[in-house]
Amino acid sequence: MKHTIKDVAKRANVSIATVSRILNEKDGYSEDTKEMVLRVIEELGYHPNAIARGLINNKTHTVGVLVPSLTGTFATELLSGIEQVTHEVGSNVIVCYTEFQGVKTMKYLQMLNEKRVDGIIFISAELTEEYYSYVESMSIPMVLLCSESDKYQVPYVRVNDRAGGYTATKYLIDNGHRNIGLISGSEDDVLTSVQRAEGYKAALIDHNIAVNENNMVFNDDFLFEDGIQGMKTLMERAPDLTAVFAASDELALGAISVAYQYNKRVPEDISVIGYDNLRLAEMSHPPLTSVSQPLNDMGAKAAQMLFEMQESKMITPSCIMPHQIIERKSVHSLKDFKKK
Amino acid sequence: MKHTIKDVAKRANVSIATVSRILNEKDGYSEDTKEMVLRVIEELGYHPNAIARGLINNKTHTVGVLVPSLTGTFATELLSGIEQVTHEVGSNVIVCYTEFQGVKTMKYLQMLNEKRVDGIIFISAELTEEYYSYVESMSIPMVLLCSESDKYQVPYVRVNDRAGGYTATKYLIDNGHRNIGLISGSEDDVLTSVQRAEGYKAALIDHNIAVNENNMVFNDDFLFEDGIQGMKTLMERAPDLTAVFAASDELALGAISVAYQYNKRVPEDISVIGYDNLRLAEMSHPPLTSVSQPLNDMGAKAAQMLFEMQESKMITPSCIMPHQIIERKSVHSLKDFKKK
DNA sequence: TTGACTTAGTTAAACGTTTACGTAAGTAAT
DNA sequence: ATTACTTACGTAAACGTTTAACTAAGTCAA
Repeated sequence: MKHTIKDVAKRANVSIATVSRILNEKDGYSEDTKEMVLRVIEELGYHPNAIARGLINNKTHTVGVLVPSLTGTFATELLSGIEQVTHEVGSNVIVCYTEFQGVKTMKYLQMLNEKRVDGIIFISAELTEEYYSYVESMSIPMVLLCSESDKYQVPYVRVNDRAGGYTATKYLIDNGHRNIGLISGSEDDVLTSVQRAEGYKAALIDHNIAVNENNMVFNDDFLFEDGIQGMKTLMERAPDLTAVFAASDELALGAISVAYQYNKRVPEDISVIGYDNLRLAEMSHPPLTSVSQPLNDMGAKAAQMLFEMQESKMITPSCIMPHQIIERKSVHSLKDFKKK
Repeated sequence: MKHTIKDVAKRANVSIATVSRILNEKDGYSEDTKEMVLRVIEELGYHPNAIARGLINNKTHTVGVLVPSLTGTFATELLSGIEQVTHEVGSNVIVCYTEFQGVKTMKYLQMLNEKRVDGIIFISAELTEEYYSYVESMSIPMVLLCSESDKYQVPYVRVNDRAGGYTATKYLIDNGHRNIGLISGSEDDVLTSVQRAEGYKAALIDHNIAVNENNMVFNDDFLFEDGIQGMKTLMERAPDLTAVFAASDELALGAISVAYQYNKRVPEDISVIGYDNLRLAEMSHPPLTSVSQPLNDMGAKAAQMLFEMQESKMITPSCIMPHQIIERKSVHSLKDFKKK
């Protein structure tokens, strides 16, 4: 039931070379034979074997994406952006859930190597020496998504998290808040969590507000549970906060839920701004004001860069995507009219 | 920099056949040569070319997963279940976001065909004649996930949505509610939306509550926006409801948000139960009581079945996964003590 | 009429594996 | 000493393509 190029050739009374050329739109055949061959292909329902093609062309039209365990929407949006442009150029994506584990990551890299993927996208993970040199030895392009590396010359696409943190905090300040808390992810996560915190501090300083360590809390991760923990300690340590910048939407929702527990109304008693603008931001109560990362576009961009590098064999410049505040109902203005 | 089996053979002073046999753990070589070859492999950093292997073995260790555009968490959980067991058996998954489009789906099927994947998982989509016969002609196993087909003998894994709807509704009844609304997805979605509604009706009838069409609303989809729409019309048509069964968590959150708009407290004035038990259920305010589908397990099961079928060449029995109510805070009991 | 080009093909090697088959050396039994 | 088996390999075909190199026929100009 499965036909090969030979079957087509035999049935059309030509050589397999001719069939191949027709398939690949090279020249060396008449209109007539082309039509004939095409008809036979149609009749047989023949589809070329991508494996055989891959073997000889050294190109598999497949890219690998390494995804650590991210919260649902986040990963899906990035992935669907990647998948979309990958599909447009006629390739496919192999997903690998690394769960932040180094061993798993290396195992996946090996599989991707054996499968001879044309490129690799690393999502949101630190590029270790081990990973880098392995991919380097595969000599295929890679790009980092929601991450970056200063050690290695690997192009990345992300938003400027420091700037994002700054914008979020400034937004709160512009709304009249001066007593602003911070809930962020891990203090070890220099790439993201710490960056956002830096932006927070910078905004305070630029507006002559003292940075108070008591108002800042770091957690294990960016998750809801962390938000709960974080907000609890914040409520103890700094009960007179009027606003908090949560470095992820999940953190923000966690914070809001403990605010309720402490009988504080959001946003009347305490304002909360999130980060990521995931789908759940609009579904929360109150709807969450959040710093939006264009995740879908970022995924798409990363894929584009990958294919660009395949073409050009050169390193594509990195890309900082714009962020944006999506105003909803979780921030209360302490002024009659906003500044600016 | 990229070595082949020939390089290994040459360097170890054996034939490629021997290397191959060692790699595949067949016999026909001495302990000594094995050690030698293994050492050379290590030295060269050789990894077998899966493409070449695929060509001759007619097995690619790759499965395709067709995902319609599902809300983030839903898709991610299924996918990660699938990916996990796929990885365990040494295969990879190619994801295809079909966005519910027939043309795109067919295009993907062709790509998967050309890439000679070993199996296909269809998520949550109706299996049309076209899809079915195409995959049939590829003669590889397929399984349906969160879906089923009565036309074709294709194994599936899903929960019994009718039963799920029944359980949810019964839960409300057991909590003393008799005036219960329904917000579901599309009326055309016979596989899921309608099933849950049927379960709802059955539970009412079994408890001697009249089914009232006014208390039921169908929407375009299972999304937040649909929940808002649905709840609005429900509030108009049936203002004296004390509880509503929303056929998805997003619908439930939409419903809750309009409840707030109408100044109804949840759950004191109106109880809401959701379906899916996505991550956002625990993060909502109030935390959402929901019918849980073991999505991760379902994905894993589907993948297991796929590999089982590859082995056995037979059709594996379908699998109905258990559902379960996860009690949180969005349902209020109207009785002093619960029945049962 | 010849030579130079062009057109429309064919043949066969190559891609990197696996594996059926062949074989030479060693061992065991008679 | 011969036969029969076993062990430890090597040889070469095969998987389904692409493509470089070749060829035969036709066209055109001088």
